[in-house]
Amino acid sequence: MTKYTKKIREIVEISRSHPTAEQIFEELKKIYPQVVLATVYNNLNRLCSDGQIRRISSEGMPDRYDKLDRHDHLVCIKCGKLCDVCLPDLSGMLKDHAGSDILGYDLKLMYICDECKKRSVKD
Amino acid sequence: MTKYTKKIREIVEISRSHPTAEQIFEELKKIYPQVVLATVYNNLNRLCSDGQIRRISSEGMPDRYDKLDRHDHLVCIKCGKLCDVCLPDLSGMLKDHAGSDILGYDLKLMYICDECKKRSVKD
DNA sequence: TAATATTTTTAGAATTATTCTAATTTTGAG
DNA sequence: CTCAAAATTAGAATAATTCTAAAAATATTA
Repeated sequence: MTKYTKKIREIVEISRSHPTAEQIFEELKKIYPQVVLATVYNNLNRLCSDGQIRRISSEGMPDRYDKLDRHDHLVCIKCGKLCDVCLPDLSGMLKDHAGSDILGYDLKLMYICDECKKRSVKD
Repeated sequence: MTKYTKKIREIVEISRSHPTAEQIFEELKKIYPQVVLATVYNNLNRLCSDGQIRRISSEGMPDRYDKLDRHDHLVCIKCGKLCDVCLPDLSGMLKDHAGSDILGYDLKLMYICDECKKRSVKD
């Protein structure tokens, strides 16, 4: 594991904000100013396929990266904002219904975030 | 609702295959050969924000479009293939846990499809 | 029906996110 | 230290989608 890989993992682990590749790149540049965006993508892809981090893709925006620990997401249908939410683990239930070869799941709950609620009142 | 809008909705409704914008475009061209891809995107965006169809985005591939009726998806983690799966409606349960302002949810179950299973045995 | 306003479509350029390529550098094993 | 393998770099390439401005179609109103 190279210094870049290590630091990128760290950034993803520590961040509560589901950063995009671009944001991780900005963060990484603070420490290694010569680093290049392709390196970030390379590492993110590697970390994802090694199962060390998790990729969250939501419509209309660049992919985001997240730590592995099991949790779900709230997605604002207006602005796309993403928050963590902790719901009970559904794996057992899902395996009962869909078969035991389910490897995991990705659950997004749609809502309208406070800012967007306020904004829509004004309009 | 224009002829394009109507036909695009129809294609999405009828198709069991979660078509991409490109695939919808190909289909539409069979009937209206002069139509342009941007029109398809315009209409898909409009239909989505009117809540008439549903957009499914999964990582590494173009967005797909789907009918509205409640169902969930199986996603092959190797090749990205998408299938429908019918699981019980979790809305009630999710609202209990996350609050009543949940507007809906999107649930993807990860698995490895038969072709990919076969392929990985060969390798 | 004619005139006007609104919406949709078109063509193609532009943008954005991401991947690819090939050369170079770094790392790790022996 | 030496060599092979893996990672990084720079920048071009690609793919998906959006944007822009003009033209066409559709709806509204006089």
